Amino acid sequence: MPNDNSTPDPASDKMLQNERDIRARLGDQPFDFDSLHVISNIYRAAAAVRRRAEREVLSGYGLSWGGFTILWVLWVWGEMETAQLANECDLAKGTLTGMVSTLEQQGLVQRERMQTDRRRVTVDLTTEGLSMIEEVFPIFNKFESDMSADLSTDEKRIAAEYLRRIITRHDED
Amino acid sequence: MPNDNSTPDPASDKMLQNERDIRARLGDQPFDFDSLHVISNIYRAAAAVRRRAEREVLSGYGLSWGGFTILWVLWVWGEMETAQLANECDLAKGTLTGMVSTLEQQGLVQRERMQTDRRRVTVDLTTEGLSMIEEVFPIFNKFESDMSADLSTDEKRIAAEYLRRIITRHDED
DNA sequence: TATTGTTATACTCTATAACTATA
DNA sequence: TATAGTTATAGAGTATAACAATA
Repeated sequence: MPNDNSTPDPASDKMLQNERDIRARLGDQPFDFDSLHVISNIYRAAAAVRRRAEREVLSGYGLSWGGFTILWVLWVWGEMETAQLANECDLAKGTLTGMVSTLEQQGLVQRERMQTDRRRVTVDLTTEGLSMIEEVFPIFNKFESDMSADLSTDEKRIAAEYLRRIITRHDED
Repeated sequence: MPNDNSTPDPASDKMLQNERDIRARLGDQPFDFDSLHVISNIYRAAAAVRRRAEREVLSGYGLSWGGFTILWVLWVWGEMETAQLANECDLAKGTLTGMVSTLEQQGLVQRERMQTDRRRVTVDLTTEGLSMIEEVFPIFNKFESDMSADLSTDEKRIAAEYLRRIITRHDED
């Protein structure tokens, strides 16, 4: 879908200089600038979130982003098989093996081979892992509140819904 | 800000199973679920975007995500000093050095030492680099349209604006 | 033979710090 | 001395493919 030049952008007065520059440079070409801006802002926002989270929250607990995600997923969904855990954490299967090993050495999770099918392995929080996520998550959640503090509750819900459509679209392909 | 339980979530019927599970497991605790969902959906959407872009668009041209970003920035803003380019591409300064060297070997960009201050280096597209970005960007932009095809033009603009507030918040801190 | 988790390799990217050459 | 870019190191993460054990 090419850019809809007939409709003025209601947010143009707040548009980042960045976005104005792009229109100034390429606005005469038939690109889809609305899609461009939403996709690139998703990426920039995610990079900012992760960078700040690692620096301000996770590094103090010796956790990587992925390590934190694993603890969080096990906390919410409970004991889980490796393949399912990798999928839920959005991590490659080889990456997960290494990160679970690290968390295991830190005493935060434990592996267990399944009796019904001894190829499979389940991962679960240890008591220490439970304490860790119970301590870290409230701080992480405050950080999430802070990052999104310039949005109202309704705006957060709308943003979450729009993003969900992009995520879901990806999942369908 | 704790979760506002008094306001029903209008999108709850479309809520991803993921998000329902979180509320089912932790909904009795005073967490800020609206912030949680918007932040985690930003991250998931960004991961999906990057993964699909690398697989479906960039790998066919031998470009990494960062390499593509450098070409794009130089295309829009023109010749640029290294420090400014790193900032604009959201890349660490050491990372940029290596990636510019790779692009230089591919013949897509060229470095030039400034006469006024011989410590500084500018980077610019070569003729081949210009051809490359002119060929790849339209395809990348179609990919962006596809990723966001489940949003209307107005919804894309709203989403871009909300994300801008999160990015800007980050920049202010 | 197919599948699960693991391991290995090569690559992208980050953060930090040391280094060089200029200024 | 300070600054700009480079280089080096350690780590997080990806993709791909090979591998062992089990089914």
